[in-house]
Amino acid sequence: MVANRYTHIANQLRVQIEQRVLSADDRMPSEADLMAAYSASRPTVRLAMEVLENEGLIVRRHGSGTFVRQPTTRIRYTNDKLSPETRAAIAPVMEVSVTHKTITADNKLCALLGIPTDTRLTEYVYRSRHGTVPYSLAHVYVPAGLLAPDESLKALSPLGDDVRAQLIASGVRLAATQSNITARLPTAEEARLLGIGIGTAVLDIVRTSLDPTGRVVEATLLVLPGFNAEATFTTHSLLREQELEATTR
Amino acid sequence: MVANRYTHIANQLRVQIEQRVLSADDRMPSEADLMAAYSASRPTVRLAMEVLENEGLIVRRHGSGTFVRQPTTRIRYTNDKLSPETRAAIAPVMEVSVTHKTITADNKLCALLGIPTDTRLTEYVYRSRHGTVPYSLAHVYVPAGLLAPDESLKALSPLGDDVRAQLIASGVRLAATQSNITARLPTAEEARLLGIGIGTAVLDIVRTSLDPTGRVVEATLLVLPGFNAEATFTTHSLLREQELEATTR
DNA sequence: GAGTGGTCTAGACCACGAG
DNA sequence: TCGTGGTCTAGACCACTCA
Repeated sequence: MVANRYTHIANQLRVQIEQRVLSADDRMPSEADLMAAYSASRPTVRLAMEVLENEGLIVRRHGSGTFVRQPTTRIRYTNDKLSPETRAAIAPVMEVSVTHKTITADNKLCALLGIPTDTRLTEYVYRSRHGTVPYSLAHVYVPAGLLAPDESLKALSPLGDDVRAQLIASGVRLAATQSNITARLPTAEEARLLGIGIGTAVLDIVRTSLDPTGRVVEATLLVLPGFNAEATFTTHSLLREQELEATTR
Repeated sequence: MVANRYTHIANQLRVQIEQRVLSADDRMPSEADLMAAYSASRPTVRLAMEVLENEGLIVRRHGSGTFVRQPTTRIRYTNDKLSPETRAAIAPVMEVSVTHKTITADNKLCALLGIPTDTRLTEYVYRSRHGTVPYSLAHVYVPAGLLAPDESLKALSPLGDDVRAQLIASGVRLAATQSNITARLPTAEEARLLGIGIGTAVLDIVRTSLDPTGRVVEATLLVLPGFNAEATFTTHSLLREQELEATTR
């Protein structure tokens, strides 16, 4: 019926999770249990678990076991920032930690920001959790001197949007924002920080903000679990825009 | 030095590919060869190959061997369509095939298009190749009757953009376009059609076009290999826009 | 038919986490 | 200390491709 043995096992376990036979934070049967239950070898059982891990249904913790993943609000990134709906939904349970330090730009950052090598930058690292579940990872870079770094540590936007807000408050004018989006697998470090497997697809968003002279005043690198994030952009045909508004009121 | 054995093997092979010790379309050593060369077991060697496959560096063909993947132009999706630069770059070598048929909308499509169940739709399937390498996969849906289906078969935009162009030519007015972007792993079918592994991240883009009354007149489902695609969106602060243009001239 | 990759089995040792 | 998942080995059978 099904091509692969491990797909068959994954399908059966998925049904149990979706039908709440196994509930959030429940412990899954151990790999040894599953080997016995399905008369399968360990690599086969582990392949099945990888499938579910990559769908965001389970979390595997070395040494303690495998657990049903707590569902969290899907992150929606809209028009270059966290959508207000997502922000409102996660506000009560979200925990955000921010650290910052001054670094020297490497080649990758220089190309991204359009700056000379060895330029000093302030790097902010945002990590957020929805309850106990890691949620998002953001690195924000601002040329040193544009912003007094201490002010932002009380900030709470999980995607680093408040750095932009502070820039504006500091008198920096933003003219354009560009978001570049790709899909890839996480690095080992990212997988660890986000609590996902190394085979789980992530949404990679690089956002740069330009001032009126075309200079990059802020760059943000976002990494979000693919099963829990989406980016949405809406473009209006300007000539038709008022017409649309008129008819939808 | 390196955490995993298979990561070590993958790193060494990657260097050989990047330094052109192994060139495009060259055959990689067989798994048996690699087992001997690295004194590793087959699962370990295969894990290393999966890493490279998921990075888009190699293609594995059951029965014939593993080959260095021919590099292709990176697909850039900008402001709800294929970027003109990408289109120009791929035009000389691109092959696009289109098929169409009339279908009955399932639940997923009904929700996407905001239409009643059992509505008739015209489905266009676009497949493109860059030379012999599969490049993109697009499904375009238009409510039956909006467009005479035969006209579009000569069309050649790999992402189905020409269906929209034909809608406009037919007198349908487009007011707004929304693109929804996620990262995920491909289905087995998608992996086969795109010539990628089942563990390769793909960029999933769902685009809907609305007419001035808010009705969905077209929906496109795009699936692109993550290692070869990116989506870019630029937003301008309208008040600053003329200022930006003035300073960049 | 020979060689390739796709899948599965059986068993081992290790690293980690919790009692 | 014990059970867990992480990694690796050795070997088998199968399906596919191509000469």
